[in-house]
Amino acid sequence: MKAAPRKTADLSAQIAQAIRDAIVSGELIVDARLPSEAELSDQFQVSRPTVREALKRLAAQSLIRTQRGASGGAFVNRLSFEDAYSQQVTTSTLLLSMNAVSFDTACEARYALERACAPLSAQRRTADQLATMRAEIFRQSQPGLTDEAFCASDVTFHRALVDGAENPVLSYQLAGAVEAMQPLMNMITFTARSREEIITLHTRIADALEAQDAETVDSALIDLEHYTRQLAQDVVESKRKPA
Amino acid sequence: MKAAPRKTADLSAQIAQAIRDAIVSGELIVDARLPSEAELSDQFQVSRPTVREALKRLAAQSLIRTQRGASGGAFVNRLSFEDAYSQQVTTSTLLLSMNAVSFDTACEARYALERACAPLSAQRRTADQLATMRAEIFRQSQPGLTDEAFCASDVTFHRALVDGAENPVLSYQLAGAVEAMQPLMNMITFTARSREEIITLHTRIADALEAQDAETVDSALIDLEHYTRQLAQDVVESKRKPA
DNA sequence: AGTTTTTATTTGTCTGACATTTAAAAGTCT
DNA sequence: AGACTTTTAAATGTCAGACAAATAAAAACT
Repeated sequence: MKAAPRKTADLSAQIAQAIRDAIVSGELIVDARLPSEAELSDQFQVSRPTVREALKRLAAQSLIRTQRGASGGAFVNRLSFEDAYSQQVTTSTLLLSMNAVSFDTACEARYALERACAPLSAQRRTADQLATMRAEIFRQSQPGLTDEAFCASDVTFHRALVDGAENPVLSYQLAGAVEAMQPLMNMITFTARSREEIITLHTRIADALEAQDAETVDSALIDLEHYTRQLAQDVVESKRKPA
Repeated sequence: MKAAPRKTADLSAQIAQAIRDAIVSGELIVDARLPSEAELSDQFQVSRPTVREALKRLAAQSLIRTQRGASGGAFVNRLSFEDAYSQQVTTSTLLLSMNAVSFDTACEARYALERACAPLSAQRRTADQLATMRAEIFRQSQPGLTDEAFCASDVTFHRALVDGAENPVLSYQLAGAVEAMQPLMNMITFTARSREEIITLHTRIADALEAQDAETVDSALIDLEHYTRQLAQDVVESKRKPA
């Protein structure tokens, strides 16, 4: 019978895992309809609230969707890149904020990954993506822009760079790395001078991408990484020695 | 407090979002205790089962943990890298299997990201990580190894390479890209000849990492990517023209 | 003081019910 | 027959109340 269950987890967690396994293994395919809550209660020998808790767990991961009414029920959801993006961003953001990840570590990861996209972006970037980048550079040059808006624009710029690789898997993986940095970047106060420097580098990147010059993009990204880390360093030091 | 009902979503989803926002915004910090289910029912003016469904949604994302008994309750969870890994892997795997992502696209993303780690790994890899890689290479050379076991060993090898960068953020981001490839790799039948080729390249990578020779690691990874894509290509063609 | 017992609190689960949504079946009129 | 309306059945969403089980703190008892 029950051969020593390692950890007596909640029933709802067990059931959720069983269904999750069925989905991952392909036993339940996309758009397949799960048995009704009443049927699942029977199958798993638990009450309907317990089944519902299990289903909500899966819904939270976008693995299923539910529909009311006759011929309604729970259906295996096609996990979209969009859904995965937002989960990835939420998870990455919390991961950084909760684990005291240093600015340098996060920054290193982000730029390493971004540089991985650069050669592909140089090859494939569309006119649309270039236009987005130019628009963001322009926005960044507007005086009176708050630091937060500047950071948000920075994220949009870099996402356009990443999307330029025209590889949805890369875009998905990078979404977390790029967006999760934003809260960390928001700690920095950008002077007019430092904004100017960043805009110069952004322009260099956009120009190089337009010219399909992968090497210049790479070197500009390296410079940008160093400059960003320097800025963060200055913030730390100015806090230690408040002028 | 009272979140305006944006769109007619489930109450449990609304409540989950409200709490999630409180966590992400820092209003609820790590290890903070949420109000009891009864209190939440009062605050949100819903029944306890509905509150519970909301909490299970959050538990599914590892945002909270629950404890029974007096002075128990739901606590904000410190999202660990480990938790995030496994979620990342599950999501990435499903994303690839459900969206008809081509082998080439996934492969390109994976090797682009892995190459981003290579220079850092060459600098920082520990003796332990090198040993892991050597051990996996040895395992891969064992005759009688199933294709699945070969792939699993391949994943372990590459994860050691990624971990060599000694950057937890990178390891986390890469976990999805590397592991999610495994089901796709499993479609390939590895001949003795192709295994030999892969092992040669793995050895080249391990040697170069030991010698801290980033450039050779990079070129070996490029070769490995090309070879892997060639193998996949052959599988496709042999299916079109069954011998 | 140290140990045991009690108690209160909180989550986990169950039963049963009603509300709401929705598609299909049944009915009605032209 | 065909188009429209009404009814019905099935399913999820929500609620109320209850009991079980775990657990820590308080109380009682050596």
